[in-house]
Amino acid sequence: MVSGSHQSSSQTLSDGAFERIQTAIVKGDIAPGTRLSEQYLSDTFGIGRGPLREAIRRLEGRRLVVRIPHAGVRVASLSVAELIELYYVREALEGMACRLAAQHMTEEEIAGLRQVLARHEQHAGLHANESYYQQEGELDLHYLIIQGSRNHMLHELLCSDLYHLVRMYRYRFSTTPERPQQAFSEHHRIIEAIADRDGELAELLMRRHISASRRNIEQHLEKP
Amino acid sequence: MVSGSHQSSSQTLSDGAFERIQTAIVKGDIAPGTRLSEQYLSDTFGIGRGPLREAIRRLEGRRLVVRIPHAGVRVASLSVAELIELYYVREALEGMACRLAAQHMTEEEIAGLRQVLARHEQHAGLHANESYYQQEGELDLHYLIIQGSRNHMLHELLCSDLYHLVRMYRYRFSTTPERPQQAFSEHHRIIEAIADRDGELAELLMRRHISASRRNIEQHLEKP
DNA sequence: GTAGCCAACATTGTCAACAATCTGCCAACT
DNA sequence: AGTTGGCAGATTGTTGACAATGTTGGCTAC
Repeated sequence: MVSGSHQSSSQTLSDGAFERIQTAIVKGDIAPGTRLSEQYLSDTFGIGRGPLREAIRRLEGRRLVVRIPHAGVRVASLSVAELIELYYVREALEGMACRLAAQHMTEEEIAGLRQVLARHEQHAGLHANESYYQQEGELDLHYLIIQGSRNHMLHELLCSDLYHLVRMYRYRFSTTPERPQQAFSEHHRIIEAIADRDGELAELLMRRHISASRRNIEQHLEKP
Repeated sequence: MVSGSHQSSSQTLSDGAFERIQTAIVKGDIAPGTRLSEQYLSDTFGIGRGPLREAIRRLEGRRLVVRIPHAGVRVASLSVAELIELYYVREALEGMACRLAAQHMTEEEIAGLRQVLARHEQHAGLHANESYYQQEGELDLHYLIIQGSRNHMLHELLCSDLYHLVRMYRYRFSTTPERPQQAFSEHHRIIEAIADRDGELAELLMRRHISASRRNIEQHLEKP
């Protein structure tokens, strides 16, 4: 459980605990399904159970943890069916983000997109079969595009509410072939569409891209 | 979505308070921007401040209320810019829901869709200029389609996380012309596309429908 | 007359103790 | 032998009191 430097002094104890636990869940330091003990956490953070419970309630509202009354809370975990559902949601939302990004991104931001893709390509050349960098770069790229949409609600939904779910599954699919070549050319075409300010095409390509990822997962999940 | 009787005995006090406050916010009984006093609420519900604060923290996680440390919480409210953003999100999400609904809805469900539209048309004939029924029927129809998508995550996002925001703005736009004729034919065509199992067309039509609503709001907002 | 400060008040944040509920284990019964 | 009942132990739910922080009103000084 990485602690990190949280300026817990600036806000309330509850807020500090909320952020620490949230990042721990999102970064994968706490595995999905793990039970969270109030006593342990309050001792660890050195705060009373009151603020800690409030932090957990906030996480509950965010659906990062699931509570069973009188029996404790567990870190939320996705079933395979829910993962597939998530991909449909991402397809819709990121497609829209891509369309808006083509309208609103500055030339500098688009240059940044190209940089990430190039750096990403280098990495893949060096670490041929390591899908980790691939997926990190993947997230970076998507993140930049979402930011470029200039739509805070989209940003919140995707980056704060949904993406941690994707991350949660990262390690489980570290072995699945991530079809890097295809992904590269797909990313490349998406960026070009954005650079051409062709929102319609950018959306179409992004949706195809995510849809292909979904089908890839579905395939490698039915067989074994 | 019927409120129903709150069997506050079955769950914890905090859960009961959470549900009561949540429905009050969603149904509009508490106006956006209202400050929520812990003392008042705990007295009203007859529970201690502890459980009440936990309920509020859950609402905070759901973003239904906004907290300013040491200064209290207020019911969240949307700026006009955020309302517009919301319509882009709805366009993406409900478009996808419509596509999936065309694949998954049963013939009975589609018949139900047609029924709602017919009943809806009658109402509009009787109450010519009352937009209330219009919008209620609107929500019913959209709700059925979302349900027909068979995607729980979509359902959660739209019905639990996003739609209360739409409702919050309902009363403010009660005077705006809601272009009922257009909406009728749009709904009609959407339902026919679903009946034809043409997901692509159904998505396109739904997106146009929501996009038109957005532009309608944008227009009537810039002028006065 | 207005700006800035200070004190009293009200509200929120935190803690520690108490009550209610679940879990795991052992014994007794069918 | 397997299952059911109940008894510790631990964990969660709730409460009330106390501390810390905003807020409000009035006062003084410029």
